[in-house]
Amino acid sequence: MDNLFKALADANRRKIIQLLKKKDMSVSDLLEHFPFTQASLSHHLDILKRADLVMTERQGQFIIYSLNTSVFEDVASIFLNLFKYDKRDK
Amino acid sequence: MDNLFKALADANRRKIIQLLKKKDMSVSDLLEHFPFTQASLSHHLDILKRADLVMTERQGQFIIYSLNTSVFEDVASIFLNLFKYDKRDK
DNA sequence: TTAATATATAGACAAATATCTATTGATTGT
DNA sequence: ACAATCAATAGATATTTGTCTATATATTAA
Repeated sequence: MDNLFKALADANRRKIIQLLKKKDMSVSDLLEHFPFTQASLSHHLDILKRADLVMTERQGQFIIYSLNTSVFEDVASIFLNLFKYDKRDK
Repeated sequence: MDNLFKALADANRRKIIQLLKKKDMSVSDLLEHFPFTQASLSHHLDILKRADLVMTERQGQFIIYSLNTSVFEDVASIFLNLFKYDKRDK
């Protein structure tokens, strides 16, 4: 839960999510979209993975990252709940 | 946008939001729910305010904090959009 | 006007985070 | 088996963040 929000707190990681929404990608594919090093990207991917936002699958030399869609549904409901708000009394 | 996610990255600030969902509160009211100092709370409130998540209104000596409900609707849609995901192809 | 209360701000400090370089581990192709 | 490529890890460093104490500002009450 805390992992989730921390993971989303970084703009680069949110961009990774946007990229993975379009298609699954390897680390080197993703790297082309960022100015930092492969080690840094690996670190960001690790954080997304610990938050359960992404999954990995090896394909030969490559590790293919994809969104963890089942968790995405949970995430959507977490946010909806956080921001659900009845303008009662006031 | 970045302010929003950064604001939500801290568990104490998320708790402040939950408290304000129940009722509007002054700083000293809120302070009773946390172990840290008034200065620290003020800092968290400032971050929530910069993220446009809360509003303030003075009532005598007190500053009453409340959720910025109009922005909350935007926030909900931001999250829905971020996590909207059609399991196309795959 | 002075004292008390409520909140914000300034400045210091420690912990967490993002980044880098260098290296390691895993897989493939020759 | 060896070299090349892809990704993860280790360790160092700089920046950001959360917290504190001390102080300033605003309002109310006496």
